[in-house]
Amino acid sequence: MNIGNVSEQSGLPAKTIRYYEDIGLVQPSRRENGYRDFAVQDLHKLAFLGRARSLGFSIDDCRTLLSLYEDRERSSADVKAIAQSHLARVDQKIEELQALSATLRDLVVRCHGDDRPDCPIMDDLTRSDVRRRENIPLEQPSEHW
Amino acid sequence: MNIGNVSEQSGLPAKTIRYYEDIGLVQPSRRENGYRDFAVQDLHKLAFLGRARSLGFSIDDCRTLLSLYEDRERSSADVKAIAQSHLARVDQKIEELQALSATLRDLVVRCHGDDRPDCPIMDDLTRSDVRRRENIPLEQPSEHW
DNA sequence: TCTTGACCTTCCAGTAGGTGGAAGCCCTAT
DNA sequence: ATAGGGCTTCCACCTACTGGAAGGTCAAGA
Repeated sequence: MNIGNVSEQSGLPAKTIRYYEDIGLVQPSRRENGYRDFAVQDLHKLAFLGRARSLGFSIDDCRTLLSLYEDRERSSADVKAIAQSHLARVDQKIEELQALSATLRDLVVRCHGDDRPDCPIMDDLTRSDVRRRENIPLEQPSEHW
Repeated sequence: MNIGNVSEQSGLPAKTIRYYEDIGLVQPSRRENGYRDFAVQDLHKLAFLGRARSLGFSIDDCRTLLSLYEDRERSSADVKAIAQSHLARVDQKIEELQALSATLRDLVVRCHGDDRPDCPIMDDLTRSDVRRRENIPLEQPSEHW
């Protein structure tokens, strides 16, 4: 099966599939002309990866999940542990963002938003004390997770 | 003022401050020995940046906010617009993560997590239909935002 | 048979926002 | 004189891809 076909059937862009081969998640064989030749198992793996990624599992999680996927002797506890820890991270992130949202909403509501320069948002960003900052998570919201 | 001093007072790592100079957010002068020499205004700017970043504003937003910060004729409407659009993105992200959390929680709850291999989480990831996938956001949760 | 166009290949660079580390000045204290 | 800490630049790395260039391959149509 050519990459275009696999891409269509798995829903993953061809670029992504090549990238997954690069990082060792799939190992398609090659034809004489150099084209990748995907087996049905590869297609299944890629579809699995697509679903795991869409659930927000990291590539590293996916690597482990994939090995569990292929392990008929696996214990469901191993799978559950990964999902649970991922869920915890997601919930943590939600909490952080909710705190952020509350702060932002408060600032936005208090800003009249007209032609005058005085602005509670700016006041907050300019303020040198730490009152507001105690309510927000310590980590940078822009971090990778 | 040397970078170590500014770092301590602004709470930003020296590396980050150099990076911010790199991308043009601050322009400290240089001493004869090549050391950066920060003015008090630079310190204020960096502290401002630190607070804006901790509220999750993008560097691009920060650039605009910084110019508004320095503009005594600014209209608060401009500031409010940026904050509002950021808030909308945060709230959007929260919704996505909440949908994700619900799905994950459901899977985790249904997985007994013992030594046996049968596992609803794996079943879900392996399933080729699209029932579950209709409930999750279209974008990849791993995207930068 | 030639050409066109779709499909495939590799490789390099860029995304956001930094962080880690190496190699090498500079400055001060002992 | 030397040890140390602070400063400098530069390059690589992180996540998970994505875009694009340059070029090989293949099947269909003129």
